[in-house]
Amino acid sequence: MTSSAEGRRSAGGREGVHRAALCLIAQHGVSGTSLQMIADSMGVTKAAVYHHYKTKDEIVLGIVAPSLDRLTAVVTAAEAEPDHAARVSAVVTGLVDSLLADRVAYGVLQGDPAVVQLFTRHPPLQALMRRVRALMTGPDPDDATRTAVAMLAAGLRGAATDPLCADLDDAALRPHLLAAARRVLAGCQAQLPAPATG
Amino acid sequence: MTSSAEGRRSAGGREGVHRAALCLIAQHGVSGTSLQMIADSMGVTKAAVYHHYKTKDEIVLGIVAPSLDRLTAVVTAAEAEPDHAARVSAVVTGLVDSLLADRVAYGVLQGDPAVVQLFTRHPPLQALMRRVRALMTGPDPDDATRTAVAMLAAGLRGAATDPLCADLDDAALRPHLLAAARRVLAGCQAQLPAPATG
DNA sequence: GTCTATATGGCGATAGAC
DNA sequence: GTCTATCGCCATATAGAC
Repeated sequence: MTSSAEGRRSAGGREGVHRAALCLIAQHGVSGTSLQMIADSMGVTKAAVYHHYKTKDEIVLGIVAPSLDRLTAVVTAAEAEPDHAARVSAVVTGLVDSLLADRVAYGVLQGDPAVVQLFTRHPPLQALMRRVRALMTGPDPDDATRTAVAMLAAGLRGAATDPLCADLDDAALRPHLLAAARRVLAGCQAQLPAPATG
Repeated sequence: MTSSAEGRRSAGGREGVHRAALCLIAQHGVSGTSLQMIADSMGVTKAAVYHHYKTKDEIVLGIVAPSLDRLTAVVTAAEAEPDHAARVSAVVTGLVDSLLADRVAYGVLQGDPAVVQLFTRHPPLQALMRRVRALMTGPDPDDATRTAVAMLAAGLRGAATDPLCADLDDAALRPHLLAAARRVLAGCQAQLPAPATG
């Protein structure tokens, strides 16, 4: 669109920075990945990277932005459901699908202390996370429910990125994640109704 | 024991570095915590910190060492159990107890990319993690089992450190963690027998 | 859009006095 | 056991030429 026929070149533009950064961050973490490393892996200089993103934080935010947009849509839709059970079902299935859509990015970035710090500095992102939790726990959750929800949140992204499941593709992993989620929530205030596979 | 009557002073010795570092790492991650920050929080200089630990890696290893020792004992004991069900039960309850014993350290350090990198450079630690996994999955696990085990591993430490459960003390959290673990593993090859609360 | 060059500062780590 | 001082390196970020 912009220049000529740049179908999907690996090197150029924000997209290139995107991918190079994500790949490196997956191996070294955010703090362990320097702009020099990103530039080197793209075959350009640091200054070239800075032409696309002004700061390192912007690069990280750029990577997670699509995932967060999708998650926002999921949360908004779930909040529109009429009762608690339906809201739980909607947010869990939506979360699983978001997770599978950005399997690498989610798992890599979510556990990173640098990302947590970055999110802390961005109130809208914190608010989004609180909405996810609120949807799952419902109002006034008991201890068992809070434990289950905390376990589910960490467990879903953990499972989606664990080497133990790396050889399972999205379609194969999805039903197992949903089944496990249903089991975790079983018997507490946030239990999932029926098969909930849709 | 060693010197004289050093009950439990906050500042001095490796113990002081220990605590100061853990507190800071909990907030900023390993890579985000400099020796300068540790020294400042102790009211000394970097050089004083270096007197106790020669490298930053040693500080991190020093922090996790007690947890790893306990985990090693748990794994060794679990491996001595006669059948798969007993081994799963032993490793899960042992893992939960280890987790609760070092709630802060575990959660903070386990998800940190810098720690993952550090562990990668220490084969014995990698081997220990593999033993934990092997105990849970058993030989030749199916997809559902692998998903459940991956979810359990991430979920347990996530739940133990999640702000959602922060106000639950160890005794209150333990039964909920065990119950959630039993539910996650229900119906797959690694299921926990009975209540398994001991 | 990429380059060279540089400013500025913090990092881990060391040397040696007290 | 703590200090001052410093080394060498790499970080993020910027300026300006091509």
